[in-house]
Amino acid sequence: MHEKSSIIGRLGDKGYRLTPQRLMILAAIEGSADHISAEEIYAQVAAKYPHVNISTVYRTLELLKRLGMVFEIDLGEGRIRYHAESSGHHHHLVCQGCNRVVYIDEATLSSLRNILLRDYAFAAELRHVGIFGLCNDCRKKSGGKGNARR
Amino acid sequence: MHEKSSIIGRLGDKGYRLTPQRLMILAAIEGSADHISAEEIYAQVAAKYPHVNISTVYRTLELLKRLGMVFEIDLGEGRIRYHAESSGHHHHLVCQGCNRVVYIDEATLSSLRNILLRDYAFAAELRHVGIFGLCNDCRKKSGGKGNARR
DNA sequence: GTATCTGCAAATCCTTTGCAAGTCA
DNA sequence: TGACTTGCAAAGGATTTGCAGATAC
Repeated sequence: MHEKSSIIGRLGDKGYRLTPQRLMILAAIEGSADHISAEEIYAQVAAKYPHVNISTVYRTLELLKRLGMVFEIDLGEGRIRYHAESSGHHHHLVCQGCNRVVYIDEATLSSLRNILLRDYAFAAELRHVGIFGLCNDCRKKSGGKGNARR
Repeated sequence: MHEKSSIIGRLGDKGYRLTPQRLMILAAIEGSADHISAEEIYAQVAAKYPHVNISTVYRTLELLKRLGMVFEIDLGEGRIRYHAESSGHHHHLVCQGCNRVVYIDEATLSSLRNILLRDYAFAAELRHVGIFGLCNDCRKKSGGKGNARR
C-alpha cells in the first residue's frame, strides 16, 4: 500500500493505460489545494510536457469522472472545476459581490440533506455545487451590486 | 393599474423603450410556466416575428436581469434559464439520474438560509441554483448512473 | 502486435460584441 | 430629430470530435 496515488493504482487495475499524460493530469488534480479547471490543469501539465493537448485533458477528466475518481463543481463561472475524490469534501459559499469563495464544512449542510431525504426522498449531492449569495462585507456595501457571473 | 404586465409598466416608467421585440420577449418569459432558456425565448418570439435576432434576446435578458425583473437559474445544463421575478419562487432539486426537476417551496430551505446567515454572515441566494442529487426512483435503480450534465 | 491513446485541427454550443441602419418617444 | 435599439456578422471562450499516427502493455 504505497502507490504514489490511489487513483493511479485504481486506473491501472481497471485496465486503463497509465500514459504520462494521464499521470501528469492526475498529479495536477491531486496536487491542487483547491479546485482546478481544465485550463489550469492543462497549463500545469504543459509547463513540463509542452506536447500535451487540452483535448487530452478533457478526455482524461471525462474518464476520471466516469470512474467516480474525480468530481466536478460548478461555481457559476461558466466553466467547471474539478477535484479528486480523495481530497475531502466541503461546501462552497460563492459571493456574487466580490467572487470570494468561503468554504464550509460538510456537517453544516447535513440537516438540509436529511430534510430533503425525509420529505422528498431526494438524495442531494450538495458537495458539487456552489451556494451563491452575498458575503458579510458585500452585504454591508449597500447590498453589493452582484455582477459576478460570467 | 391594469397593465398587461407589471414588468412592461416598470420598463416604460424607467425610460426604456417598449419595442415589439422587448414586449414579445417579456411575454415569452412571463408566459413560461417553467424556466425558459434564451434559445427557447428566441424560438417562441421568432415564430411570430421571424425578424428577431437572438442577440436581441440576450441583450433584453441582460437588461431585465440588471433591473431585477428577471432572474437566472443554473440547472447545470451548460446554459442558463430565466424566469420572471413575478412568477414566485421555489427551489429546484435536479435529479442527475433522470434529469427530472422537482420543485420545492421556498420555506423548506429557510432554515439553511438562517444557519448560513448566523454562522457565516452569508446571505444565500438559494433560488437561483439547482440542488443536484438523485430522486427516489433513481436511487432505487442501483444508485442510477447519473450522467445528467452537459 | 494491436487496441487504446494522443495530437491536431476543425467543429460545436452558448453567449457577446462592433457597427451601421432602424425606430420609439 | 436623436438617442436608444436592433440586425447582422463575426468573435469569443469552453468543450467536443474525427481521424491518422503514436504508444503502453
